[in-house]
Amino acid sequence: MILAAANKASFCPVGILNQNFYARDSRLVAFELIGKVLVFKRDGDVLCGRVAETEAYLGSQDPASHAHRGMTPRNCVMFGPAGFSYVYFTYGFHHCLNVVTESEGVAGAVLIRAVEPVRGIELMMKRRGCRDVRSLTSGPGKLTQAFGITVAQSGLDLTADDFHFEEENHEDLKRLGSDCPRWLRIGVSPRVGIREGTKSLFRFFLQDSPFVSVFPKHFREK
DNA sequence: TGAATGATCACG
DNA sequence: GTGATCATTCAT
Repeated sequence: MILAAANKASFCPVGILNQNFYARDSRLVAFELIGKVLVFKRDGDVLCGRVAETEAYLGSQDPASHAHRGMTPRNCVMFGPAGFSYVYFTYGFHHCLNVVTESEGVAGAVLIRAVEPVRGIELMMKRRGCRDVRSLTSGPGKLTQAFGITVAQSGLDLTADDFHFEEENHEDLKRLGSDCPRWLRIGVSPRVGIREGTKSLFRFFLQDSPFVSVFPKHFREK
């Protein structure tokens, strides 16, 4: 299933995405986050990546969600107000970055699974111990390692100047040598890395992008 | 395909 | 407290 979406702003006119953007259905937020730019500033370093892959997670009705069995100490941020970060540690190795969605009291989040490195690539390479740009941030654990994001960044306001998502600026991207399509081709597929809830098409990704994590074989085109 | 590695949560 | 289970990554 392939959908096309206008690259121009449809909800937030310009700049940093605000709480109203996130306080909606997780699937809609996950879809619209594709193509937006993740910005994380710390210690004078500015890291940017264009979102290439997301997954939506719901509440009690979603067996794959951390919030499936109600509120716990770990997932309580998912029940809070939208537009805050939810970072968790998993498999003893990796951190995963989420954005809280839905209205306050309703659990929901969008997992950021992959971005296209846009700015701060040298620092990302240093942290990842890897020179291949395509491997820097093409996975939820990879991108948090490249950006230096850990559970210390959980529960933060994602409308802040130093940690947010924003509309992509075509002129900035062009100056940095990144591709700037007028239209985004967005693919939809089941979520990956989960045991249940695999029938739901809650994964969204930039079609034809070399910066996505994986491409489910049964959904591969051609 | 499996190993690495540690937090979390449902048990009782 | 205990043990199964991970919204993963990398090397084999």
